[in-house]
Amino acid sequence: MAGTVRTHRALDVVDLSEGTEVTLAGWVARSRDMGGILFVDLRDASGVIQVVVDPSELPEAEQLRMEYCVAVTGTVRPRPGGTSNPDLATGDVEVGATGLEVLSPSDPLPFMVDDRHDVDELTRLEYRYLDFRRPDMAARLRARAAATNAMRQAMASLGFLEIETPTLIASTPEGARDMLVPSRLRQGSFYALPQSPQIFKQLLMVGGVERYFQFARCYRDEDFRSDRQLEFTQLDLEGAFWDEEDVRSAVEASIVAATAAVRPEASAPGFPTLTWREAIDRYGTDKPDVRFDMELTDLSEVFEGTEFRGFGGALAEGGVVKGMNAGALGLSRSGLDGLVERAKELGAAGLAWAVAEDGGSLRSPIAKFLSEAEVAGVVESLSAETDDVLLLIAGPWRSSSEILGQLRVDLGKPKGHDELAYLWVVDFPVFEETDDGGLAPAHHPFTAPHSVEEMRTDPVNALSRAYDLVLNGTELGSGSVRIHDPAVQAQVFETLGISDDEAERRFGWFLRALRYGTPPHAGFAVGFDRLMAILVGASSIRDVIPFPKTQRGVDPLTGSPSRVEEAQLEELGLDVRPEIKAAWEAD
RNA sequence: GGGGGCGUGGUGAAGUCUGGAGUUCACGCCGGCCUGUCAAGCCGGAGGUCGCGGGUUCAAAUCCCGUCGUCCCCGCCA
Repeated sequence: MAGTVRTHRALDVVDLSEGTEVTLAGWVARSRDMGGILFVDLRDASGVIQVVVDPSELPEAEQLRMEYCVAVTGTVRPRPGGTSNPDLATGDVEVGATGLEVLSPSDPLPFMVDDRHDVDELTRLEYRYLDFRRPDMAARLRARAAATNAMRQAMASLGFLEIETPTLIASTPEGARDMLVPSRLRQGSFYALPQSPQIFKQLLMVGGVERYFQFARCYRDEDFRSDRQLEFTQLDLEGAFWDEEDVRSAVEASIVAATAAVRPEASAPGFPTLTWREAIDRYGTDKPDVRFDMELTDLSEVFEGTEFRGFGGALAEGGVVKGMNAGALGLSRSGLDGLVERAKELGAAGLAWAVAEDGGSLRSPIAKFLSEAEVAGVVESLSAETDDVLLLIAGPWRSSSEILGQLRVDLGKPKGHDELAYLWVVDFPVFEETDDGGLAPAHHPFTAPHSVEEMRTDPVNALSRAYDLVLNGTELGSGSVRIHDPAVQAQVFETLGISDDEAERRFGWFLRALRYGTPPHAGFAVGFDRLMAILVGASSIRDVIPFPKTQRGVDPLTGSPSRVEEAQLEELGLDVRPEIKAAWEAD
């Protein structure tokens, strides 16, 4: 790493023999002026080394301030007895300075460049370049690069070709809102930024690539969350002549590589599999956090023929009674009622709580409605021990399970990310029920169903060959076996309610491509930012995205998005609506 | 679109509930002292439109209304 400006990096000094002349360059992390001797902690990308200055020889050292960028010439020497610093990788050595050059001074800092002080995130983003100098963020940048590398190597060693796809593409109305880019050469027309490279990677399969991958930047113009940004990165992959099992093993290889690169101390992860139905049934979500148990139990049999109308009514309508043992939470009456409120917020008609007492009885607002056998059945089914809080809900299978599942996460989710629990969820339904009771496709229309026939005759129960990867309760990515037969694709469009005309107009070119000997193919996309956030223990993907945006879509550092010159708009054949301009004037 | 938290010298926090002088703590900044520190220490100093606007009040960082910013959640994310 030697260069013309410096001969060594800070960390290299450890391996040099006493008396070696070095020139180092970096930033002043700290300087401690003792009067007759002055210590400078010099930081570069490799680490920190202590430089010792005699101010009578180098008086300019007294002018050094935090984060000045400096070059130091000096001699390597062991630290005098008793002055080693075990907290520093270079703590046994130091550099006695013979020369000092300020390469660039620093203004007083807007915040401390260390991990000891919490700093408001907006300020960090405004000065992101200083944020990168903090050890946490520097480590996250390195971790991200290490993971990218590891995954790239894993894919390459499996014979995948890294191929780029365009970022200026045609808009499609499905899915998320598109980010649009106006065309100058064809005024009034717009490119869209890709929500994923989906169609292009399928075209690569038609093109005989057989194994494709890419770190793809994707864009979805929807509201922000701690795990969602307008632009984000996916490890996107697709292969031909393979199926779901092969896809999963390739994804696992890349995930194992990334995990090993970022979390070398973690044991190699396993990848258990649940069907979608099992996941909802046992965990009340299609992205279960399996780091903890607290599974849901079906109590419908216990309440068969119950006198309690709250439960009996639900069962009579084909619903279920489900329960969960939340353990000894030690909640007060108002705390327990708070859970009921929370359940109602989540859309439950009601929630019953019960606290197990000595002798197998239950303390609960509904206890008086339950028979002895029902109480015993609940206690037994939920393995309730004294003081355990039991939550019971009755209603349709899916929504009841999901409400309990949300409470399960509220009450049981472990803090921190030390444990890594990966999980496949397979056999998603083709359709999801909408609020008004209709059916809407759960995936993009190129996803292969297990059976087109079933899609037609029993759409509610039809399963698709789609699968998700879950980590610690976060959806890391999804994939599917694609449709490669144009006839099947046409049938699926029809079943999804896309007419022949519409399909031809919007996807005609794609359907044509499928008619030229398309191989069976399948693929996946890993949400790389989410993976990194969990691997490094960050609570938001903003901490692993170098230059993220705030919830309002603003970059506080550069000020994007920004207004543009009238002339730029004219070239594009655009104008800003008068009421928007009027609002600008009012500013 | 909806619900909630937060906004106080450059930074982070306390003060707000229960109105009474811009008060306090830590870091940073400026000046001074100091030859083995490493979150150095000691002494002194500067630095504020309590996000913004309006209202209530003798009096507002504090109460009320609005607004902006930020974060979390619901909706949204095929």
